[in-house]
Amino acid sequence: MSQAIESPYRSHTCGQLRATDSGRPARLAGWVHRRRDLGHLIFLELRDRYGITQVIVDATEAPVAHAAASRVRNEFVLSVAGTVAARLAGTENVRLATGAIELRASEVEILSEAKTPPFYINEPDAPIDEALRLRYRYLDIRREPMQRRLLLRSKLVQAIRAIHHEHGFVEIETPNLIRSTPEGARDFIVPSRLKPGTVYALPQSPQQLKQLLMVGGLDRYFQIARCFRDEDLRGDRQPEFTQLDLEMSFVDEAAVIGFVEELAIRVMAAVVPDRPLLEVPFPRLTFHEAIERFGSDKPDLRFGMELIDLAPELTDPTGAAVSGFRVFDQALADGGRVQAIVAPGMASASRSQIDELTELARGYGAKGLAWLAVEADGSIRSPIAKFLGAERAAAVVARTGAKSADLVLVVADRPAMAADVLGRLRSELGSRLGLADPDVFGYCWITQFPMYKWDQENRRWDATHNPFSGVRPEDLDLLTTTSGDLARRAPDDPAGQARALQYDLALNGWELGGGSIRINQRDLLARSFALQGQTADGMAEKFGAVLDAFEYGAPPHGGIAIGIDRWAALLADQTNIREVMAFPKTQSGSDLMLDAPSAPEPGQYAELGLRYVGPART
RNA sequence: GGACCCGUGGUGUAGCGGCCCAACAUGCCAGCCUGUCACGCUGGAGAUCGCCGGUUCGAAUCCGGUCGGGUCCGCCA
Repeated sequence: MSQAIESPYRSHTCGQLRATDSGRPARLAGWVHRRRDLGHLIFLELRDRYGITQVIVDATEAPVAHAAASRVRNEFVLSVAGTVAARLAGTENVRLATGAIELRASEVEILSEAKTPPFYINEPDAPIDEALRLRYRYLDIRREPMQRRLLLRSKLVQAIRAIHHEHGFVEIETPNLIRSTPEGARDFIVPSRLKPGTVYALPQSPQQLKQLLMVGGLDRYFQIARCFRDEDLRGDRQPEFTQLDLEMSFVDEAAVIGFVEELAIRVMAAVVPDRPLLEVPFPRLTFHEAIERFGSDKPDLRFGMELIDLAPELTDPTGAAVSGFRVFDQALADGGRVQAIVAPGMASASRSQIDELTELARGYGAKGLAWLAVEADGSIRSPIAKFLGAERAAAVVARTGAKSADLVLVVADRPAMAADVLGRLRSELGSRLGLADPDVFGYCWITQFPMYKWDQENRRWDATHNPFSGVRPEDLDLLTTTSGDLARRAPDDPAGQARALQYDLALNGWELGGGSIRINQRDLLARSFALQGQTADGMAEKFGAVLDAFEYGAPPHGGIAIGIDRWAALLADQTNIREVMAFPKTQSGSDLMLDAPSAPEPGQYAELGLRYVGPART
């Protein structure tokens, strides 16, 4: 415990007493971790979040206390008074921090009885059905692993706050009842009682509000902000989650990246001081480079297995595809790519194992998966060798750098698909083969994202990140269409080449966060919005406040948002953010403890002017 | 919206057509025990196998549906 707070129930915590305290009176409070009843002698292990201390209750020394201790069961809450005593020689417990002493009880007070819990609280490694843990989350939280993770998260947030305040950031809360904002995800909606027929939306992020704070002159803002998105859930996605949201004025991309990198490094030192960082300063990859080398915009840099372009071995000097394997030649002729990764040691994979990889690749959108296995004697086994010919097959393998016992996996497809499929395979195989050092944290920055991606259906350029993202100064001239008319957009417009002042922070293959330098000039914003197919009226409706604000002196500004849940999960070596959230929801969005969501009370609909017309509720 | 996996005493698992009104471990209850530390010993209670329907002489076991949980794809920054 840091600063002692006076308590009638305890003088010390259960993790505090040491041999040097021997002979002193003490009173402890906590839960009964375990009880060992030897008849006239009862041992109780008393637990609180600070540790465990053994209490000894002797029938001859303290008959009343002994009678009480006889009634005690696991998870009863006690306050025990007694004398700290060094344990008898040979009976010390080296596995407990307090194992050199025990509390010889003079008084055992039962503060609260407890039913037998639905799962083991005193065995941290016992497997428990997650639904059960969620239903009794308060008991799950009583378990050591959850306490450790929630403490880690608390430390993380504490370090983040301290570093921001040190740098003069202003911590500001933005509202949760706002107007629907046109971001990618579906909004959660809250009906308004005072204005029937209208709704608030819960924020997907405080994006517009923080930009308005910059116009408000606050200069450096941050918030540990709750965000809401009504989309399907995953292990790393909850309907409500927490972001570190920050924004700065009068900064460029380097300034934001520089600050956040310092933040991350210092957070690591504060929260996981013994864990190594892969590389400092964090590597910076352009989006193009990340896709080219790793097939991902959030690559795990802890292992290699980079994508290899096979085109040089499959084409003649004029660039014509001549591999002899129709699938490859066709892909190349159509402007696609043939790329490979090398799975080390997987040449001995069985046919069914390779079939399984093929299914995986198909699931990611590939048409198929070609492979070449390098046998122990260096010979090549491959279903496509007969098309390529021995010489070309050998050249392909040589280009990949595959050694004996390695398996070369090849995907031929349009460029984005080939990279994506191989990137996912790389990630999957990296984890199956245990290629990444689990102890290491590998941060990296991804920069120079494309400003837009083409939306064929609506014939417009959608912002890849955020409609306010700025363009790199050298690409300013590209914010146009081939026709010159921003209303007549086409997939080969120069706009498709424009790169944004946008940056993502990735950690061990997870996207931790992303941000950008925003456009603060109205004319440029209007231009970007026009490319995004937004009409003047539509702009005013969706972004009215920000557009108005920009008429009154908007400083250049930019920022970032970082997923706190993901960050905490990674630091706690978890792949599931539920493990670092006190009260998470299931994949179907229900809270098993509170039994939410639930049908409204009768009258609530009427008050809101609503009527339920959906299918019958179960 | 889709694919796959799981659902058996309180808990974790086994059983996968009749030998099962279901086994093991642990927990629980009772008794005994003065140095235990996952205390030990003795005895006991506890599940109609998520739910509904079907196939069969016979279903925990096979089939269909449904509910709940998870992983993934779509979706989502």
